[in-house]
Order: sequence, then structure tokens, then C-alpha cells
Amino acid sequence: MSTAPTTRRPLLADVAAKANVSIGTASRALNGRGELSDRTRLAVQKAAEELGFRPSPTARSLRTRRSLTIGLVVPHISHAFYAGVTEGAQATLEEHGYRLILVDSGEEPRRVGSALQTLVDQEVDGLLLSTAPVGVEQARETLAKTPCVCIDELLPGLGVGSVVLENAAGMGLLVEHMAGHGHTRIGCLAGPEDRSSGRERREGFLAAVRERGLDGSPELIRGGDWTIASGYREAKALLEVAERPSAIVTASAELALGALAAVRGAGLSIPQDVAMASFDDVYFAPLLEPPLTCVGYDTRSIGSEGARLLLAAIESEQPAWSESRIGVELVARRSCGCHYDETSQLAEAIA
Amino acid sequence: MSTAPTTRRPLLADVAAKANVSIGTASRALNGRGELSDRTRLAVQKAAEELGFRPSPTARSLRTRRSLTIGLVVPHISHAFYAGVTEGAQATLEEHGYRLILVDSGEEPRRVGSALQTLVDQEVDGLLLSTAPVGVEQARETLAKTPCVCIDELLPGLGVGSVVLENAAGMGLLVEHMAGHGHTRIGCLAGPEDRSSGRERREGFLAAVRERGLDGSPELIRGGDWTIASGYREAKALLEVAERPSAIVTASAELALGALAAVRGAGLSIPQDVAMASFDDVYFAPLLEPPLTCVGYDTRSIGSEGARLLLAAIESEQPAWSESRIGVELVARRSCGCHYDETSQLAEAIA
DNA sequence: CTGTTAGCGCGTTCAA
DNA sequence: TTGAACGCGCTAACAG
Repeated sequence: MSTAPTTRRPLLADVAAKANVSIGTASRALNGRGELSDRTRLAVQKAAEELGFRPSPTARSLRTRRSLTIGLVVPHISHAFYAGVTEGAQATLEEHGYRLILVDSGEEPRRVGSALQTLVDQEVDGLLLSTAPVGVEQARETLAKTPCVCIDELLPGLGVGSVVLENAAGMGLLVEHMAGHGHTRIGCLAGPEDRSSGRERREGFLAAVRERGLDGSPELIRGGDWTIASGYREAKALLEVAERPSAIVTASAELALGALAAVRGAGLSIPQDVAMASFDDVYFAPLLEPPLTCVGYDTRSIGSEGARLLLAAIESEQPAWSESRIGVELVARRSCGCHYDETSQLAEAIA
Repeated sequence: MSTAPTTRRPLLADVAAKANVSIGTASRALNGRGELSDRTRLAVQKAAEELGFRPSPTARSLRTRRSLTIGLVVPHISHAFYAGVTEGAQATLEEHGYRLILVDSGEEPRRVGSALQTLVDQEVDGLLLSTAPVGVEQARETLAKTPCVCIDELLPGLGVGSVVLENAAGMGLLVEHMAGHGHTRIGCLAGPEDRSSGRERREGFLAAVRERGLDGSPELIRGGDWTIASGYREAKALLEVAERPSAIVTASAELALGALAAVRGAGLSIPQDVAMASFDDVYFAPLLEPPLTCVGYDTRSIGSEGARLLLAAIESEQPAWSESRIGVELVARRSCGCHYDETSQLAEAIA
């Protein structure tokens, strides 16, 4: 009794049979490997086409030990930053025939380790890591043979490279702009220092302030974490120092939103009483009241650049560690005190 | 010459050897299949543990024809809605031992088809489809053997189910609330009708208006697409009709943002001249000026519910088509005319 | 240039 | 209850 020939998925063997060649030849023809006469190659390709042959990635992976799959670990895909990174990475990977498997590690650093392990078990060809692992030594171990690119974090000695923003330059732009508006006493919500981007932004602010001979008192720089609540709390504290700063610069959009609420809550007006500007441009920034002056950048290009770095490392035998910086630019609106008329605001908002 | 025993990935065979059993026994012990004495089972598990054995998902997939992988197609991962869906789906899938492979199809419907094909070739066990494919017939074909759950779209006869919002009820809440504020002539930016959510929102608005005997003139309902620009354009048109509506209700956050810009641009104040409220709650809604009254819902639960439906279909032999509705609720702020004091606004904003 | 064949690492059937 | 062997679908090494 022969099994009914229910139209099942055509295999390489079927293609070979239809083209009257061996299975090996069929494989070579479809993968463009080895010497092969044009005639047979075309015959095989035609047969494959007609049968609608789709090679099994699973079988192929098992054999070649390349999964054409990249793992991406993000702490929180809902955050605009990581969503942009993901979008950029996905697009670039797809262009190169790679798939993206996504793991949302959550904020808990403990889960990052297990996420990494899962992906390595998956036999991904590479990793994009957009959150710092708990123990770098442990991570280094599980990443022994899998290339890894860190996103928004400089971890010397881990992986094959990093893609980071021009953090210091960005803070410099903010300080420069505020100084241009005549401010000499500028407060800063710098966020935490547990990640390199935070450190760089804090130091960038300090350097820019000092460079211009502005007030660099420690009381003007406050930490906290990257949340709206923290921004609110720290900004409130900043407004209560003896000689109130006339401008506040924040190291992230969340901090800015919290600060916005705090300044409003204190009954102060922006930019008259306190000017404001922030790192991170968010799409609704022109719709806030007042429209928020920001340092912006292309989140998607962070992801694409990370993917590019990773693919390069995968191709090459001896990948050198490399660092890639994504540029930033100031987008002046009204919260800093710039003249920014309703017309351009509308135009920007609905763009 | 024996190959140097470089610490390579332990295989099932190594585990078997260490436990002094056959490969078959080792496999059974680790997968809990078949009859097995407790003694050998424990011995194998111990050996696997000690060696740090991690079974190869690739080999396993090839053998079992289950990849433990789900494909998710989104049009735009940067959009808060899809990001939330992705987060929810990822979390639920991970709980059940499944992986998520993400494809960003972009807005072009043509690419959805190829995304589907790619994922099916990948031998994913199921699909979450959060954007309507071009040709339903074609999609039905490529999905012949792969369970699929549609997100935010009712496609009768396609896949094993859908997860959608209570669209009509949500629009009803908005109309009801506006009516409560005394409005009888309410404008509506309903968005396009090419997807079921759009149709349901439009019809929900109309039904709610009629039910209450409010003005349901066609001039008060406008289409357009789901963009800020469209919201701006259509709201502007709405403000120019002979007898201006005293309230505007929008079917999405983008439409609301555009409308906000249009109302401001017309020199009108919210809610005094025009009251506003919208479908979709966004995290910065309380920080807008005025804080935006919305109909909100949990985007993550859309993803988790979709994943749950899909996994259920995968487990069962004869999956029945099922529809799941995610609840919505009104979040009253100030744009509708509600009294909403600064304190609660701040509290909500920094929450 | 082309055919043949041995696995990739695992799950599973058939025998014992 | 366990062992041995086969094969999932494909690529690569070798033989011709």
C-alpha cells in the first residue's frame, strides 16, 4: 500500500527527480556552489520553481551550523528607543536574509542572563544586546562562540562591538544652546550612572559647562533613574535649591516629562521662569505645551548599524572590536526660549 | 590521532555515555516519554545536569516537526499599539516555551504576503498576524497548514481566530461622555474603513449618536487615514462646516493629535470652544495641554490573548474559530470638559 | 562537471 | 524496561 500522494511539501529530492539529476547536483544548482554547467543549473532551477520548492531552514541549519538567525535582547520593546532599534535591526537583517528572534528581558537584569542562554541554545548566529547583563564574566562565558554587539552601551571586552550615541556631544549641544539664551546657571537631570550612556551624558554636561565657565556646582546635577517619576522628583528638588537654576537640561525624554510636570506643579512657566531642553526627541514633543526643545537622533539607524556590525563580524574570521557612534542634532522648539511660531509648530507636528 | 577534546557542546550521546545507557534511553529520560525506571531516569538527568547538556532545538525540530516558534507580523513595531502587542505576545509565548520571530512588514500590504511566506517556510508552528494581508485567498493558501490568529482585525474564515477591541463600545463611551457634558452636535474623525476596527469604530459612533437622538448628519463624520496629518486635515474641515460641532471625538490617538493641532491652529480653546476625546490612551496623554480624555485598554493583553488563542489552536486537533474581545474603559481628563485638577494630573503623569 | 553517500543531533520505532 | 538503528531534509566531501 503506497501512501496517498497528498500534495506534500516538495523536497530537494523531488526537484532532483524532476530535473533528472542527482540530489547533490540539485543542491549545488540551487545554492550556486561548485562548478556546474549552465544547462543543468537552469533545468534544476526551473524544476524547483515549478514544484514550488522551499528548502527547509531547519535541515539546512542542522547541516551547515548556521541558523541565519539573530537574537535581539531588549529590556522593554514598548519603549520608543528599543522599538526603533528593533525596527532598524529587523529591516537590515531581513535585507541580508537573516531572521530576528526577539526576547524582551524586562527590566530585571537577572533575566538577561537566561535570555542570553536561551538564544545561544537556539544556535543564533549572533546577538544584539541592548541591555547590560548582570555579570559580565558570566555573559562573556555564554557568549564564548557567539558574536555579540552591544547597543547603547560600551562594555569593553564584551562582544565584537558597540553602537552608541554621541552622548557627550548631545549634552554639549543642549548646554551650548542654553548658554546662547544667556543662561549661566543650568540644572541637569543626569539619570543613573550604571550604564555608559548615563555616565557619558553626565560627564558631557559637566564638560560643556566647565568649558564655558558656567556654574558647575554639584547641587545642580542630580541623579535618579530613567523614569518620569524620577524626573519629577529630582526636578522638584532642583527648583528648591537656594539660587534656582534658570534652565534645566535633562538626559532623557522621561526625565523631561517628569520635570515638565514638576515645573508646572511649582507654578512656574516655561521658558520664562525656567527654560528646558532634553536629550531624546519623541514624536509628540512638538505637541507638548510648550513644544520641547530636544537633541534628536535616528533610533532606527542604531539598530541597522548594530546589525551591520554584527553581520560583518559573522562573516569575518577575526573580527576586531569596533565602536560606532550615531550622530545627534539639536531640534530647537519653544521650551528653551526660542522663537518658534505656531505655523512651524503645526507643520512639524503634522509632518 | 584523536581529535583534541576541546570542550565542545555536550551531545545527547555524551549524556548517554556518562550515564551508561543508550541514546534512546537518555532521550526518553530527559523528555519524560515512555516507561522508564526511576533509577535510570535520575541517573540520566544527573549526567545531563553535570555536563550542562542543552538539546539542539534545530535537530529536535527537524525530527519532531515542531519548531516551538511563532511568527509575528506587525506593520510598524515603533507604533505603541504593536509594541504593546509584541510585548504581551512575547511574554506569554516565552512562558509556554515558545520563541517569537518578528517580521516588520512595513505599511506596504504587498510585503505582508512575502512575510507570511517567509515565516511559513521557517516552519513556524503558528502565526500572529496584526495586519491584513493583500489577497485573503492567497493568504489562506499559504496558511493552509499553519494556525494563524489575527490581531485587531476580523477576517471571517481566515485562521483560527481573532483578538479585537471592543471598538463599538469604546466609541459609545466617548459619545456617552460627551452627551453627558451636554453636547448634541458631535464631530467624529473615524479614520479609514479598510479594516474592521475602523469600520466598527465608525459604526459604533453612529449607533451611539442615533441611540441618544443626537445629530448624526453625514457632514459630522469624516474619514482619512490613521495619521496625525490626516487628523489635522479632517479636523480642520470639521471646524469649517456651517454649524461647528461643539465636540470632536476621534477614532485613534494619531487622529486626536492632528485634531489637537488643528483646533489650536484655528485659535479655538479646548474644551471651552471644542471639547475633545479619543480612542487609544497614550502614555503622554496626561501631559498634553489640555490632558486628553481617552478610551484606554491594555495593549499587552491583546498580544497575550492572541498568543493564548494560538497555542490552544496548536494543541488541539480541530480548532474552532474563536473571537476574543479586549475591554476598554474611559479615562476622563480635561479635554472633554471634566474637572480634572492639577494634583491628580500630576499624580497620573508621573505614575 | 556530476553522482553517491555520510552525517548534522535528535526522537522514535522495532526487537530484545 | 532498555538497546539498536533508522531517518527528519539537507549540504559537503569524495569518487568518478
